[in-house]
Amino acid sequence: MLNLKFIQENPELVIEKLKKKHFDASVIVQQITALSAKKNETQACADQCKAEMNKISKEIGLLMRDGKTTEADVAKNRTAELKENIKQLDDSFARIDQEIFNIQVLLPNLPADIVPEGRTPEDNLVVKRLGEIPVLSENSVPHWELAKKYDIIDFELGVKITGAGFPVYKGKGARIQRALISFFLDEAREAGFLEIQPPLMVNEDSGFGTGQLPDKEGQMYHATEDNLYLIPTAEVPVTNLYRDMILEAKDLPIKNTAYSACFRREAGSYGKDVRGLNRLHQFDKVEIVQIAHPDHSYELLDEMVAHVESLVQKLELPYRILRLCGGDMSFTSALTYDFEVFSAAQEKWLEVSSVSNFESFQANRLKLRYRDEVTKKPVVAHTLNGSALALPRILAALLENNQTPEGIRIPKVLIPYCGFDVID
RNA sequence: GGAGAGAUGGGUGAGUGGCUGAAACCACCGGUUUGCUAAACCGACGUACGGGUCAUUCUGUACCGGGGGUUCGAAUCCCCCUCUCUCCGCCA
Repeated sequence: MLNLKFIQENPELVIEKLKKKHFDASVIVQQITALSAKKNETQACADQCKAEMNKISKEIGLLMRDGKTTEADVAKNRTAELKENIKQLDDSFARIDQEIFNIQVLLPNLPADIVPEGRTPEDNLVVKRLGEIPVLSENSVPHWELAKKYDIIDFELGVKITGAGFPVYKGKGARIQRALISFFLDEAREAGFLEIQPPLMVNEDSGFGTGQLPDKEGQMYHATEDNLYLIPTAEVPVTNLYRDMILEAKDLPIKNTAYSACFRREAGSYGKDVRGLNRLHQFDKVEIVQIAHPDHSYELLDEMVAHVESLVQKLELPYRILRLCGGDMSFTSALTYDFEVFSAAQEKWLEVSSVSNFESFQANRLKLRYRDEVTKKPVVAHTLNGSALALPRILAALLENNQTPEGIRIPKVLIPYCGFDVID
């Protein structure tokens, strides 16, 4: 959510910057400006009435104490009209406030200046591409066939016990999952992130704080009986740890990492893009989250990108880093880098990580602030997060790219975690 | 699932209708003292929104879990909701 004062003071800037996201903000900004003026006016009137009311009430108290009941009664009569005014002003204030909020949350975050122009994924800027794309033998196959061949992932069994998109990992398949999680967490810890093990379900307030609610309600599984939501990413519980907080400037940046299962309803997707591990309702991910001082958030974003890059490098996967264009960015992000690894058997790039700076967009909702060391005033912090990494597509690429007639080779860095060096 | 208790500022915790935005203590911050640390003493110490000087300041309003009500006036009384804790039951 953009800051209201900022919109009021910089209406043209907001409209101009959102053009890059192909969002026409002119009407909303105009409405907000008009409503805000009305809101301030209403508040000024209401406050004045209330001040008068408070004054009279105090006088009545004094009169009553002195036993001057008749004078007190006279004073009481004066309050009736005031009371009615206050009620009306408060009502219209609340109504305007709600109206502003309702349209304020429709505005996406402003893209950073270096965000490329563009509409579609094709317009994303490839900022780096590294690693050899392996040349596979004639009879190489996509990962869902490998999964079956070596009996390490059973999609049908998942369908039986739960439904499509809930795979069952077996034997070395289960062990490599566990290995990847441990590897990612260890790497994050060594990079300075504090490991968190968060709840997998969150309440409504948390869903609101990170922006899943109220709009994207359909993307989360909802346990209606208890009104709890299954988390779509560890970002939700971890970022919400700091909701409604005023942190000390010296405690920034806060760096957290968490492994969690992630649950996504992702209704309406179909086709070969969702085959196998490409898109799931439940998957595993290690997330990294930072709460940052605004002056440093972009340096920290670069650090996070470097961290994710080191992971894909250690896994020996060919990868590329994209700076997302305005049209392909998420609603909440100011700058996003996507990581894609090349899946040799499917012959396409698979997104495995998305690293973003949200600036103060999330923190505004979360009421997440820090105390400025000079002014001693609370200032909204910046939040960042990234996948480091999401497992399924990494696993898909590992299986496909490392397949040989003798079996699937495990990257060196994972062998100590797996306890085996080949899947055969 | 059953029964009871509770929700106050960063923390502990007082406060049953008016001088309480809130005692006291602790923590944090500034200062004095001190060879340093500690101790002691003094002071400051919530957030949000609005108004004026728009730089330091000044000022109004709201907020004691959330919502509604009673009253001239509510942290305090009434109603509803949410959450937490304790005991019992069940259970990894």
